[in-house]
Amino acid sequence: MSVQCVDIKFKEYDAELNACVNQKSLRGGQRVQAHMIKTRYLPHTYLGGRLIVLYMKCGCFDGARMVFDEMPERNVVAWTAMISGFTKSGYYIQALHLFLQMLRSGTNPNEFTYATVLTSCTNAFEFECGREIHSLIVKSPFESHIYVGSSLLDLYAKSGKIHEALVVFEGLPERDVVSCTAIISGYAQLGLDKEAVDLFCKLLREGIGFNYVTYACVLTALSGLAAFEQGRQVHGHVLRSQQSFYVVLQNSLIDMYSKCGHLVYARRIFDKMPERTVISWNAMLGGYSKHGIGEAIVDLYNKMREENKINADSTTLLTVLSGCSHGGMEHIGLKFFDEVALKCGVDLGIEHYGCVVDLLGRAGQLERALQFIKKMPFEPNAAIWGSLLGACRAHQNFRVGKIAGGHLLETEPENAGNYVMLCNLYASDGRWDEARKVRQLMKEKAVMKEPGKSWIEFGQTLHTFYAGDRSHPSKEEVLSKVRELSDRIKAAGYTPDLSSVLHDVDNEQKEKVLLGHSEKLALAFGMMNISEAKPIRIMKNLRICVDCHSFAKFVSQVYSRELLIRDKSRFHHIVNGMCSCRDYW
DNA sequence: GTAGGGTTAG
Repeated sequence: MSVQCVDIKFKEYDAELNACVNQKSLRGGQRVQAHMIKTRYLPHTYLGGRLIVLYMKCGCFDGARMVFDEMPERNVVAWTAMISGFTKSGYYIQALHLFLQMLRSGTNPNEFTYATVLTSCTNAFEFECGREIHSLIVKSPFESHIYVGSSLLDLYAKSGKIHEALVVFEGLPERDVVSCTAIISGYAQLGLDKEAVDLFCKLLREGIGFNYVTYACVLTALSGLAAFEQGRQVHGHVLRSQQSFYVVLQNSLIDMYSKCGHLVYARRIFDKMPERTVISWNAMLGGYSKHGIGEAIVDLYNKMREENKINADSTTLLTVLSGCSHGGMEHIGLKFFDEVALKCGVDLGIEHYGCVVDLLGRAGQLERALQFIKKMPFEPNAAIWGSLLGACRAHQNFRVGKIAGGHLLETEPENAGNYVMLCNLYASDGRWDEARKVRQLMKEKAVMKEPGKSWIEFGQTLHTFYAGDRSHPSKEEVLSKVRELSDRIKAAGYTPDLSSVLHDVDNEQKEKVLLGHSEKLALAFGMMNISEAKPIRIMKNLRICVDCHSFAKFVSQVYSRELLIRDKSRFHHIVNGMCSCRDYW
């Protein structure tokens, strides 16, 4: 056979295989492969690479492996196609093993290999391995390659090393939409929402053209901040720039509006969606759950079942369960667990069982909750014991409370909040000796809790207050407004709940500490600045304390103001002295 | 030929 003949055949095979890859036609590819074998056309390294891509794309790992094993010589493309195939299908560890074999075989990785293998490290949480690969990359010229760099900065960001991610980002000779999105997403995923939004704004001013992934990331960050005005502006950008993958963006928008306390906007988007994914349903259900609107959750879940297009996943089940709990529908939630969640074939995690403990706790069935914990197929964690202890305090059950508290302090001895909860349980029954012992234990073992922080949107800006704050420009006016509110609501029956104060000081000092709580500062600021016709919307990083909750209820009643307070786990919608949480959170 | 970033829950 002449050289020319081989060339013509090669071109034909190449074109046919290329078409098969584009159409994802495994059968077509296998026909070409069979023909190549029949005509004894020696498998060319190049065509072998194409076949591997095709097999991998169709999820046929054995086929890809066979081609790979039978190749007379394996070049970097063949290795990379194999590694990439495993990575794209979620088999990260296999991808990493193959990469090691590649190094041992003496084949040098290229920028394609490094980009994909770093993704595998990130997704497999093999951050140390990623760091070692980074040191290999440093010796090659690929560190400043934009694909390798994006993958590398993503690895650092996802392992919590945002500073190192930033060093990689700033070392890139050029920036594009993916590298910029990776760093924004890095901030957002670490909860550094403000930093994510600031960087987004800066890059936007620099003229980077963003796409749907970037907008989804920044909307997540804005959800965290509950920055409604900015969220609305981003929504405008999204509409004007006619982004593709609009479902993903609509999902993010539903979440953003829900978490900003604007459920009506969220539902409007949901209702108009031409197509929905399970995330769309979960986001909308999550909105109702956080707002404690139990009936809406059940209605929406039923609608999802009736449409019969999308199956519930483990998040759906979790959201419905926690929604029933937040929405005061304990019995419906428990029935849902037994009749739906356990039977629908979806794998349940410890969080689902945690919701059941919460539901039983709210229903006052504490002995039953304890038995449930003993029988569940998971080792109980701090969240489970904490939930039970909280319920014991609300229902004044000391027997179960003591058991839950003991386990809680064993599981999570560093969390000061746990000691406070147990201490309060003892104090509410006048068991001062036991309360004092717990307090002593806390001094020895617990670390300082995260400082309380509340914020409120006014004039397109987020105004942030910390507990005992001295940093806000109008701190004096705000503090004197808090005192004014306190005096006025005391006349209507409010008494400060001094048990919420950790410090060992006299009652007068305790009251002073309470008046400095961040949510009271934010509330006073809202009362000073937000027009009476509008509800006051406040965000808090921790759970709202008992005293601030009661304070807010009295303010809503005495001043006829509608308040919407979002704490770490839910919304408290307070109108005329009543809260949507029914005083259980 | 082979490559990088994403949305819900906890």
